[in-house]
Amino acid sequence: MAKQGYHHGNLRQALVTAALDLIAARGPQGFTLSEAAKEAGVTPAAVYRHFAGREDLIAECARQGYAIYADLMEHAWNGGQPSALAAFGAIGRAYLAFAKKFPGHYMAMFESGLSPNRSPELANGAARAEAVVMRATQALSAHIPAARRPPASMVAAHIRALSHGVVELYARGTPGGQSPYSPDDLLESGIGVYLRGLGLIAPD
Amino acid sequence: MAKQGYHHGNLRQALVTAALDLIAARGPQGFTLSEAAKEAGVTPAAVYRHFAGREDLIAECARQGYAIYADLMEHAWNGGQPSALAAFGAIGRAYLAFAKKFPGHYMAMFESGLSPNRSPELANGAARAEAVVMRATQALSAHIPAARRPPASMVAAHIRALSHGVVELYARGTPGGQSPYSPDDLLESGIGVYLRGLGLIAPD
DNA sequence: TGTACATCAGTGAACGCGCGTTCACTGATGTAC
DNA sequence: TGTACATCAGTGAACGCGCGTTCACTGATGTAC
Repeated sequence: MAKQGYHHGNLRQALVTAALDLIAARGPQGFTLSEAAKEAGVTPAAVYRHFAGREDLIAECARQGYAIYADLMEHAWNGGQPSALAAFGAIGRAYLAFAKKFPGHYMAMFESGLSPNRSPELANGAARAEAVVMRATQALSAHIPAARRPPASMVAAHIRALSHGVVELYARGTPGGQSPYSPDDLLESGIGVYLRGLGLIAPD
Repeated sequence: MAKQGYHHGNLRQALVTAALDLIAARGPQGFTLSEAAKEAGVTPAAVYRHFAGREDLIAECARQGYAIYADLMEHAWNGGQPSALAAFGAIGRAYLAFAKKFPGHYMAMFESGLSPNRSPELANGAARAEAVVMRATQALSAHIPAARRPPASMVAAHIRALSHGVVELYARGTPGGQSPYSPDDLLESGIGVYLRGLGLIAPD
């Protein structure tokens, strides 16, 4: 509590945190500005000192999410060391870890329906995150026999889709439709089969 | 207009249709009972003659969705003819076609957050749909060298996840995060690489 | 065929509620002298 | 150090709105005689 400000201290971030909790619990549509304010111990009107409105608060959640996400991805990739293949596996695990550890951010980013082009900061954050995955995919692609090499952007899209699908279907408390496998196992094994299909892992 | 009933004729189904349109347009959370009633040309209170409430109406949308979905899958699979591999590809395409052609149903089923165990009819519908995919995966699995054969349920989960991810990320009007490839191409190529990884398609 | 009656799909008004947003305000904090 | 003032974060009341749901009702339809 070092930096106690005027009244609340750090209401802006407290509101973001409250919003993230609510989004994680109820989804981006179920989240309400009033409830976030209440959770931060403040009147709904106070929110307007820090945000233009409800959507702006969600956008800030997404913005912070992209920053964390990009950092995690960057760290997981680790410059492609010790090998592009190993680092790529780390990226997959990091994706799932992010979705699990930061569900509010994840939902604000990918399930809120708001466009990354809403503001330059948001677009930048999204672009930086995407760039990491893209770079990793390109580095990996270099190891594929050139003749049968799909475009790196396509490989990236496949991995993104598989990862997102695992998160949505198997990593949420989705009642019913469950699977006997953990999301981690599913993604790890799924990426494994896929990479084998690309000729990046020995067929046996 | 053959079967004009008491007043409206077939209000129950008209409400379902209106709800499906609204869900497709605004998502399951943005959908409101009152608006569905208005779209069907009827007072909100009239809805309660046919449904227990808002959730019940969504559940009926999902129920009809599972029925259509299961039929489409069954038809695509076609008993595994002409080959398990070809039929499996047809299933993938059918999944995407369903999501595209019946977005309201798809969202009610997979994005509304309501449990398939909500009612026996819903659970049955979901189970039947799942059974088709499972059967197809098992038939396909039989062609994989036994030593390196992953459990069929795991393969089914991978395919489900990839398909769902493609739908969510690339088949919606998701602003930003787009890809230069069509959802159809992405799913087709993704499944192709995956099946190659399973040893079901020649490495070249 | 005509009449009396029962059924029940849909009406219209009302309810309590929580929402996002606005506005004039107040009072704690920071600053100038 | 003390006082006067400016700033501005947060308050509290109010707004108009649309929501899901209830209830007594009405009037078109189907049925029995």
